[in-house]
Amino acid sequence: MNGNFTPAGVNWPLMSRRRYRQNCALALALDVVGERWTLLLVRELLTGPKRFRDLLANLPGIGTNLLAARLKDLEQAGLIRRGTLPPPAGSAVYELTDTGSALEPSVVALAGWGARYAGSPRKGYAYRANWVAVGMKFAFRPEAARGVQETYEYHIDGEVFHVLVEGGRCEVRQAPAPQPAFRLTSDANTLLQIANGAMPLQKAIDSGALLVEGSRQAFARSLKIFRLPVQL
Amino acid sequence: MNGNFTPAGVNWPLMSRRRYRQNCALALALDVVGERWTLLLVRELLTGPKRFRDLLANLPGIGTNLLAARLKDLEQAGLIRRGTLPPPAGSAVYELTDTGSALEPSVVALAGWGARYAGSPRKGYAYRANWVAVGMKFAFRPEAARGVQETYEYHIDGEVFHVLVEGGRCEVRQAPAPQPAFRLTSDANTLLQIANGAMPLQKAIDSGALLVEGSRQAFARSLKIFRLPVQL
DNA sequence: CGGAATCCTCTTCGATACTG
DNA sequence: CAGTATCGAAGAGGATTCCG
Repeated sequence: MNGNFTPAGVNWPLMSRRRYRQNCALALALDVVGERWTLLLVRELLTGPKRFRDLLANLPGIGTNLLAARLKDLEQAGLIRRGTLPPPAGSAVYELTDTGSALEPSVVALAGWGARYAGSPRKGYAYRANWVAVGMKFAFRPEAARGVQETYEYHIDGEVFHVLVEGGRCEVRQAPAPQPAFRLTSDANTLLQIANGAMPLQKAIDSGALLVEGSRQAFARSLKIFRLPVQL
Repeated sequence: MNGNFTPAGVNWPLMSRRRYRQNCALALALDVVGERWTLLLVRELLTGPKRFRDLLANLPGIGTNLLAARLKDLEQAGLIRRGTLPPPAGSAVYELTDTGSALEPSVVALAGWGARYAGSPRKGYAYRANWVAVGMKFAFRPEAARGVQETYEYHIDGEVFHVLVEGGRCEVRQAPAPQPAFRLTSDANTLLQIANGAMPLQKAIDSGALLVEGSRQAFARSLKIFRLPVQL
């Protein structure tokens, strides 16, 4: 049934997107980021610029056409921009603009609410180390981070990200850190069990399921800065 | 014909509902509330229990079948429950459970982000006084509400809601207040213009577009408690 | 009044194939 | 590698009808 001639609405260019048509801040927000995959796409970009194929790999099931469409829409809406990674990489990437980054509190709040469903990892559900980042943002306690300025590096299932704590804020990037105060190595399952309180941290360390290299003091600090298990 | 939501891990046969299938708190949250209309439905219930027809009236365009389906899904997911209003009303209503109410921070955060698009009211877009409620939650400043315990009543375009400030928190209900400190009467357009700074408050009062009855002191307090215009 | 059910059309999604 | 093109399937939207 393609190639259909629009009966009456031909004059509306690109206005075929569904909108709520409500003068309400929430509805207007959802008009922009309420479609399927959009907020997950923002989640990916919250940990730094990403290439098309990286996004595709971290959004299993999206399909190339839909990803391309979302990227185009978000670019037009001013939430993301196309950029180029500094040499020697030089890859074409997508990154959040200020407007897009401003979605972080919303994403973190939603993830905080959804944490109640993340208690036990579901079979057949995908997992990426990157996705812990949003959880760490939620677990972050600014008052415990006063005066702390250091970087922690995490290796989960072979993927790497780091957290920069500085000035009472924290940033998460999907990349190795220059000089991390410690390096934590573990796997998704162990981490989830610790996060929801199903396994004591010490037990994971004793069994070798979780390894910490570097400053033990910094690691102890990090446990105060990121509250575990996550409170709902 | 709607698939039921199963909180415990369940294999994927017969799943008619789309899910992201990601072990990520954000994705799991969106599996529950990410579908079209769902968060707007939660928004409606955040100001108190509502009947089917009230919801239908405040969600123009949803259609009875879709509203019924969403209500059923949310009830099974444990976000809402069917209730009965106390006598003499006795109507069958829907209300949020604790799990559903826990979405408030997420809804408020998203509305706060969407406020940047609400600057100028759009022609042809619907408006309900009720929708100001979410905005007021965002504009609420707890530190300015310390020690204040009073109720404000707002009449917008003939609709009524009130705000209860107490213990450093605020609640918004779509109902008249017992003994409001003041009663504000205005229309949607005037309010939007004031909220985004397009019109000074005093000018609206002078022109009669905005009427305040009752305690002027309480009104002055309320302006400190709810920051206007909304900062992004 | 508060839905549930049906029918039909349109849009969006998801998967795969294809191209610069 | 970064997307387009295509097409079947699922979801959304609107109207209407029926029921208790």
